[in-house]
Amino acid sequence: MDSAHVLNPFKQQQHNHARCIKSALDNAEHACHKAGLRLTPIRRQVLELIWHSHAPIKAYDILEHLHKDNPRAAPPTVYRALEFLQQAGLVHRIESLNAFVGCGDPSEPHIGQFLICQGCGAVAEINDPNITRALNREAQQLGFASDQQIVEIKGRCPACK
Amino acid sequence: MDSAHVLNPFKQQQHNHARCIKSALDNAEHACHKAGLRLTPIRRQVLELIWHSHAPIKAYDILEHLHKDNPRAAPPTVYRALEFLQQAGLVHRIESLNAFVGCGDPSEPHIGQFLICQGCGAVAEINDPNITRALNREAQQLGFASDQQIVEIKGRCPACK
DNA sequence: TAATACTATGTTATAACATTACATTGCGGG
DNA sequence: CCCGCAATGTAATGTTATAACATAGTATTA
Repeated sequence: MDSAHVLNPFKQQQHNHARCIKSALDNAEHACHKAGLRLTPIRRQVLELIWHSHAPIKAYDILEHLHKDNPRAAPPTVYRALEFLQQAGLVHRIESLNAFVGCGDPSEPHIGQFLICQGCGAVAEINDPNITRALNREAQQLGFASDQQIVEIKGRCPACK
Repeated sequence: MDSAHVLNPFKQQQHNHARCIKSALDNAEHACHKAGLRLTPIRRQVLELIWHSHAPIKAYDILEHLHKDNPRAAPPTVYRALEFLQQAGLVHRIESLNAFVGCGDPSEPHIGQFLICQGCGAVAEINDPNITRALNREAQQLGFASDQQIVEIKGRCPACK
């Protein structure tokens, strides 16, 4: 039995977040280069803003921050960058929050399950093949061909309990 | 090992839908009466509109239909009714669609998993305690206290495959 | 029954989230 | 250099959801 892969666990409050950001951006550069995708300045900036915290950020909050450097930014600027980043596997959309969070493992497209803390807002991403399989099996038993899974669990992270 | 409870399976295209609606409304009357909740005319109408099909319906579509009988209806009219119906367990919100679907089993609050057909739009609701437990266990292993689970699977139903 | 407290609905306005459509810019290959 | 395409700019609008306050209806009880 496979064990769950924790892509992006809850962090200690005082972890070195600058390192998180740097690492995420480095990974992104690498992944895009490998896939022949262009991580343009806007896209990079949006990704950096998303990684500014481990809590999901909303599109219009990104826009507001983006404005500081780029007064011309408008909603499509942000939504286009987000679409690119999602397709590149660098960012996930949290459906139940209309918000976006950085992906801990862009190395290959994957199905993520998310734990959303209602205290601090942080999100942890896990990837448990058992869950994925159980859901696929369940669907299949009903004759349903599954394309995409959305799994979002709300509650309290260790620090907020 | 418990088996999945299929609350609201995919229907044959030509099933007797009038019966679905009637049964849902009867159940709702009963559940509300038992719980001391008031299923007012507006709430009943909204529930009826939601049951008009097995595909989720959007709030503003409900509003449009509601207008025929009730020209005074406005967005809060609909959102209030939806909030009531959700709390009563009569309706579920599908997060990934911003839309609402009737609940097959309002008898007690429950955690539902949804199969969403991208062909015809229909949604089936299942309740597999194994999945629920697996998710809770996974969360717990990370020290996460889970409150609410959102599970939505997109794909193709038997008829649309 | 009249006072009152509470729940439900009406009403206006606006906030929050997302997309369309078309113009312009910038970059890489022939 | 110039063509074609990808990316961004720009304006407008579409869609989803809530805030805030007014009014009406219902149940309780003095």
